Amino acid sequence: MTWTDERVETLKRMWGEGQSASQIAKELGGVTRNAVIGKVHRLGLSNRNAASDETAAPAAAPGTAGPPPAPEPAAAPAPAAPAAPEPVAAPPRPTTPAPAAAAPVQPQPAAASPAPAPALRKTIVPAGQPLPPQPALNEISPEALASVREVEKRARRIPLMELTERTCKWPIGDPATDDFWFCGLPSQSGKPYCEAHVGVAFQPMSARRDRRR
DNA sequence: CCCTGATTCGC
DNA sequence: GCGAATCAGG
Repeated sequence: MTWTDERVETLKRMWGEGQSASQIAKELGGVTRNAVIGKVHRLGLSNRNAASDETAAPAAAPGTAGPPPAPEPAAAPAPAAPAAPEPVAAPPRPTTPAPAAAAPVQPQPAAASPAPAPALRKTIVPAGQPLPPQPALNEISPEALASVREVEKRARRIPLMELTERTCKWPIGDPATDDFWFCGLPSQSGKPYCEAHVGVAFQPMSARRDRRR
């Protein structure tokens, strides 16, 4: 495989988006993460920050120096879930033995309808009991819920067939429509979900009870 | 063990 | 320039 302009462009874009070298390699195909990393370095992109021009960097003279460069919020807010200080330590048995591998259409908190739907919102709600019982909103801690919604924006949005042993299998969207995919972020080793989703999927019974009232 | 990026160095 | 092997770390 060769680094065509197109492939390099994809590399730059994805690297800029904070995608990992392995994910980029997988996307490009035909290359390993090592190749991607090597290319990244040769391109001088190692610095995921150093956005636009490097000329505007220091400049400021001793006295005239304005306020320190505020940390850019957009870019990569770092992995850690800001709203989950105490990730419910040892999950004392999920309220329901997580569906695991297959196609867990179990949880799905308040999936769709977060932001102004893309106009073309499909409202196909088949008859019968389309959605399995799901935890009531008030049974999910506000922190965890906020965290999950935040994560969903960053989710890889992978289809069922791309789920692996270690990708988060948290379903997002309505299974009855095309507006459905899986989180896909790296899952916690041994668990079916990523950190944020583990936070809402596995909760101590006591916590649930307390919140439910 | 899974993963991450960084570096080296023969090709 | 390329990228496998390796290193260092989470």
